Amino acid sequence: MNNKPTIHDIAKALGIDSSTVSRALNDSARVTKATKVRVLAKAAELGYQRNMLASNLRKNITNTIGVVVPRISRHFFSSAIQGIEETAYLAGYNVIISQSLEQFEREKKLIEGLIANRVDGLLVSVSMETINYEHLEVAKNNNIPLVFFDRHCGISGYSSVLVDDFKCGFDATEHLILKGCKHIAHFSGPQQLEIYKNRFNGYKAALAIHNVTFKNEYVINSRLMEQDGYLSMQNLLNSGQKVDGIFSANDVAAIGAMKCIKERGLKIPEDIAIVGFSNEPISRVIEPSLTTIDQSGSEIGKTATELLLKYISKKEIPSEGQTIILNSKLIERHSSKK
Amino acid sequence: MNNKPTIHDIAKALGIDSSTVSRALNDSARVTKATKVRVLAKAAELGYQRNMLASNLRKNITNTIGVVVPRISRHFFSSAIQGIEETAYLAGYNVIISQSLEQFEREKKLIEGLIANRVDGLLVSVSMETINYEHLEVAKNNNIPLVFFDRHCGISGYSSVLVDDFKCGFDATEHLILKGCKHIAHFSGPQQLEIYKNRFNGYKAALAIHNVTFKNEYVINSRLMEQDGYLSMQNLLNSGQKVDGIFSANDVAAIGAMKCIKERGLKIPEDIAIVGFSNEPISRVIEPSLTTIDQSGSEIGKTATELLLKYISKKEIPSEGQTIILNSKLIERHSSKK
DNA sequence: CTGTTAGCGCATTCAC
DNA sequence: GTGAATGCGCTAACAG
Repeated sequence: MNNKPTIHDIAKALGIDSSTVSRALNDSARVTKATKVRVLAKAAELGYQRNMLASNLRKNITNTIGVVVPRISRHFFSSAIQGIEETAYLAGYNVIISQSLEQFEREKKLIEGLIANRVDGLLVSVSMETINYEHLEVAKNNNIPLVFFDRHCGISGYSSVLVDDFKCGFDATEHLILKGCKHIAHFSGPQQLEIYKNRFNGYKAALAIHNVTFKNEYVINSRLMEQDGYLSMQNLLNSGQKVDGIFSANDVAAIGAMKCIKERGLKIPEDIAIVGFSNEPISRVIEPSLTTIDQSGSEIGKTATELLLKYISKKEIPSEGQTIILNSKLIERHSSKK
Repeated sequence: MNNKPTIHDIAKALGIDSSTVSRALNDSARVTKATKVRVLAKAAELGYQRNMLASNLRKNITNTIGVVVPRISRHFFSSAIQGIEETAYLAGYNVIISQSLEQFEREKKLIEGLIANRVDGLLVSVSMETINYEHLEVAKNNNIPLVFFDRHCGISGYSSVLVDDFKCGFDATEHLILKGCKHIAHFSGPQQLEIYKNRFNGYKAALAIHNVTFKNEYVINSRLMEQDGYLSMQNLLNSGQKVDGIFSANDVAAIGAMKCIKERGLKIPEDIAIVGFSNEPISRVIEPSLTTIDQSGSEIGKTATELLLKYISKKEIPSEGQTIILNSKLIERHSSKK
């Protein structure tokens, strides 16, 4: 029961050599059809299953890609993983998932662990704490291809699959302006992450083009948790500043802000309009007062995986790194303002 | 660069045997402290990393657990995976994730694949199509412990971590009755899955206890996708039957139903009250008209993983199988009805 | 405490 | 087309 049959068992049973069995099982061209049939039949009879561990050790590959995300249960990431898993499955790859929980140290350990497990490639969305990149060098030194998705860091030599964050920020802000907002705050995240920097730049650009004054007090940096959004909104309202629009750099903070706004008896979007990034389950709810920037997680996951698999199969990592930027679109679900 | 150092390299460099190096690296008690230090130093110097593949082959373990869920991006499952990953990480295990997409054939292949990859244990939430269980026998024959979570199937000899579905169904239905509903429909799923059967039984029990007539026409079976909920609701309304309450066996179908109800200009919960299972992002939205049964995915994932790890470390699978039932609670967010 | 020997199961040389 | 030998990198058994 516990001693599974090996190629030797089936070789012995057939009176041939294990190497022939191995070749037959791998459908080698240099094995006669007749023996292939016999081998396959015997394998089925014995309930043989290839020991991937041994096979992988020999071939020095694992057919596995490692994924590191900040938090699996965040909708954006779970749908990205959905796309990753699906694409990997079709290509015959397994997917090992791990989450950094936004902690740099954990991210580092996870990546080292995945490399020690000899994953064939790495898909990474960095944590908010990540400001140095030596742990990524390990991948490079080990010749393991790595593709960033969504969150990357501004260093060269790596490939990334991203959405056009500048455009997102621009569109979101412009949307608010066209709706009549004149005092638009921006909830942003850690500025070492390109996505937040770019969304912020988009925000500024839209203000500039439409001749709306940029005010530093309207930009609030946080880790963009729900609680952060709530508190940011609260501080903003308590400060006595006029605010009639919010562009939140993520969805969760937008929810926190909504909660605060509603508690004050204010109306969305009549009193304060909001644009946040998409969180599909929320946008599915009828009558959300949230206009969203839609980024398809599974699309990003799929694209990133395809790129990674290309590197893996070519056995070469482009030293320059390439960047793929996917489109996003603004989805307005509530248009009563102005 | 590509030929990574092995224990032999560091053995050679130190003029000792590779087995001593191996022992030192594993912190064996039978190696002098001095040599341990030398080995560790040399290992660091050479940038040595243990080849887990080889180690695993030798030890015939993988430190990996395999997870099969219907769909990763469903919030319940992604939060379950969150709990699984976190618990596994703390115990030093990797997690391979795969999704059946509710397809039996795919589920079968996935489980076989995971077993071929020699996972140490399996965590499974079966697909809606799963009606025979031979693919699970494979795990048993290979002596690989398997724990069901959330969705199990009514066969004995397996362990499961579940919520009390009967109670959920009962509570949900009773809640509607107490709110004044007299014509309560139930959206249910495939009856070979225990969870749906039990929720249905809870529904019937609550009706019986409160002397509300059970009507077969009020029970609609589907795969509980959003579209199913929408169509079920539509058919119900078109049929001309009186309906003032819905107990949906999952969250997604409840959303579909809500959409349909609102399109007709009806109000929730004034005209038709709804109870569905919890989908955290939705329940977080302010003023949802949905009362939910809260099941903590990460709690279930954590508990299931702990149980599985216990089996793995004890190297024995209880032939009887044990079942852990977690509590759920009804969360009312809107109480204007009656 | 350390070295020797022997595989884990498979895939790949090289002969023939 | 097939068999014999070799080793992927590591660990375990047995000596000493």
